[in-house]
Amino acid sequence: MHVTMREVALRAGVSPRTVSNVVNDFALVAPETRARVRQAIEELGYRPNPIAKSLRSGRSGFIMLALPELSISYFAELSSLVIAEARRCSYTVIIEQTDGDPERERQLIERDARNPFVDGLLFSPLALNADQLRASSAEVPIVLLGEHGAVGIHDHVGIDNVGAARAAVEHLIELGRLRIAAIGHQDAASNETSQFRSQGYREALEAAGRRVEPDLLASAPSYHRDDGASAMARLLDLADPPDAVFCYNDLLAIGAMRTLAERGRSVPEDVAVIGFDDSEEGRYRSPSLSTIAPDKRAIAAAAMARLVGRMNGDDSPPASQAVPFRLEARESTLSVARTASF
Amino acid sequence: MHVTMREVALRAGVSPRTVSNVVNDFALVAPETRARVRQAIEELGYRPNPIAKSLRSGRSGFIMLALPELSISYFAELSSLVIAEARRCSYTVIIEQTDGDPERERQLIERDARNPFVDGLLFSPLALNADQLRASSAEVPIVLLGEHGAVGIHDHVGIDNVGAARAAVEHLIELGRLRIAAIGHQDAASNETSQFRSQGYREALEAAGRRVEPDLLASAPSYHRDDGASAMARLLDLADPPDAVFCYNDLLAIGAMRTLAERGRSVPEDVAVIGFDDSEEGRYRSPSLSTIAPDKRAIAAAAMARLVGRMNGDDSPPASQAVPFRLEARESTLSVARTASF
DNA sequence: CTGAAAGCGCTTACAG
DNA sequence: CTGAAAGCGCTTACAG
Repeated sequence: MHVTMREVALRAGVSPRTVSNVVNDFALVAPETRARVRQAIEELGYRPNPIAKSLRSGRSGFIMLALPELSISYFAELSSLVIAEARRCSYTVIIEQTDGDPERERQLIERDARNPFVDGLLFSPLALNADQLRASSAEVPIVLLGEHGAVGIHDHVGIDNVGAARAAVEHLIELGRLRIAAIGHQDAASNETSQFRSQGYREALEAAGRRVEPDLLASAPSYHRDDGASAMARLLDLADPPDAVFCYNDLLAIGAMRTLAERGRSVPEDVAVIGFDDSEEGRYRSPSLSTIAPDKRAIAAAAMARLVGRMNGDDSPPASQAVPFRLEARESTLSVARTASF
Repeated sequence: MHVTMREVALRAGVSPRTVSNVVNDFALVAPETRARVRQAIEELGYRPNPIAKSLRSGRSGFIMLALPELSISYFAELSSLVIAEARRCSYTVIIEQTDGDPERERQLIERDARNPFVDGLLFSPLALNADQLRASSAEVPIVLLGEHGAVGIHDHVGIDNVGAARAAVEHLIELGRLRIAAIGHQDAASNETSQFRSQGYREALEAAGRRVEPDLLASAPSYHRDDGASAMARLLDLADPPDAVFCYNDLLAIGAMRTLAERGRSVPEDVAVIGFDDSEEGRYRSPSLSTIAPDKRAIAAAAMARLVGRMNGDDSPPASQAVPFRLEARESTLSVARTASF
């Protein structure tokens, strides 16, 4: 159906081998041979068939980015950066959504990670824990995104979740808040991110000599806006409601703020709110949302660099790379006056 | 490197042909032959190589979704739906971001649409106009997303942009607003979406016997939050500022609302704001954002259905499919009291 | 119902 | 510097 390399070779009066050499900028092809081949390519409108190339070379030029959901803004923003970074490295990105479904996540490391169509896998697991991740029989390199306990088996790139959560809660403590709640806890031993953030929350409170009150640790089935809204509603219904809340992501925080607005509580006066992720959305709310800002660009860059290294044969032991984060204190925890320069 | 079909055939004592038949659920394979083959597959842990399959069959099972930017929430939400829908149709999605760059968009219809790796292309163009789109020498089916003038050459699925824009502005007129501005106009003849929305804006004003004031038609270089914020600032600096504004997408509206908050104007009392896209983000703001809500699920479903049809050989003439939209009147145009039931 | 054989369009040791 | 040839792992008319 297509013009083939053979036809180009025929027209240029050379062998396919030489055409291949020219197309791939290989070896020392005699300048005039190269010119002849180039012209034949031009005239025939030849385009190499990447599938045939993949079959022979064993590399497709595709990487898979697997994440819970693209409609969660953190993942959308991260994907955008990963795709741009991959492009820079001459890779094309296949996106897979797991919806945090354990079955789909298992398929990823068992099936997709052995699919010759993908040269590497960037995976942000939600449901699988360290042991399950460890069991992977992957044939392609995998770099995990986010923090996980799967140390020593796969590479991973992420921020220090415990430390970041601690920083968020310390910020609320420094502001003089007395009853600090958290939204986003999940019991399932599987979601390690939630575990780490809860741990940071506890550590910060304990370091300040505070009691951790189970009532104030609100769980959320998933990390969408409506989960935050209903969790906040439950917290407000407590006999002694919180005056500050640390949400495990920005969407939860935004849902919480919506509930606060509906109930006529003002932020930050009545309740200070801090999120996690530094989504664009939070930056533009009124009041703007204080948050933990992972360096997403650095995550995308480091993850791609690691993956590219692996795909090129680097077989050093799996490593964890911690990427920096910042605390972005904005209007939802500070008084409006203090950030008037926004 | 992998277990091959040939090895399975050897072990099962059949020819590769038969293994292929079993793997693809083809033809009438004798039950016991099938069982033998199945067992050999099991024992050897055989997995068909999809690249080899693609090379022979000419189909990869991949479609490409090309859009301006994943960090624009409308596209993130739409992508999420497209990926889910594609999965249902047994296709995997490759995502490409164009950043609205004409060169990249041209590459898409000239290079990617001839790449055997993709079976079909779902494309949301931003920079190319009808004529440029028409010039495509695609070898795979293309379905355009959004409304475009490229009627008759490619399929497309979208909402009636002119009608939707008109509905948004009529809504503001009905609320008694007198100076209605618009944010998002673009001069470049290329971005047809902007043209259509400006046209709807004008039509609504003219139908109500109003003058269209050039000062009130604010342009935006792109459709991000900060573009909306600065456009709103310019409008407020007018000698006679608007009391309502129709933004060409939700992000612009959210930027505009941020500026209004900073300048101490209340929404909707001082200025009513309506957006376009119905992003989750707008729904959760306070005040919640009135908007035009395209049926995104229907867009994703219709576009995939069309594309799948084409990939399966449907060669009926290119068609335009209009998907319904709703006007979502929320707090940013109505008084808060009226939507207390939120 | 199943086999032998060709071929999808490339790449790559092996020669020269 | 370039050619002839094998082969990546499948599918698919062609036979039987």
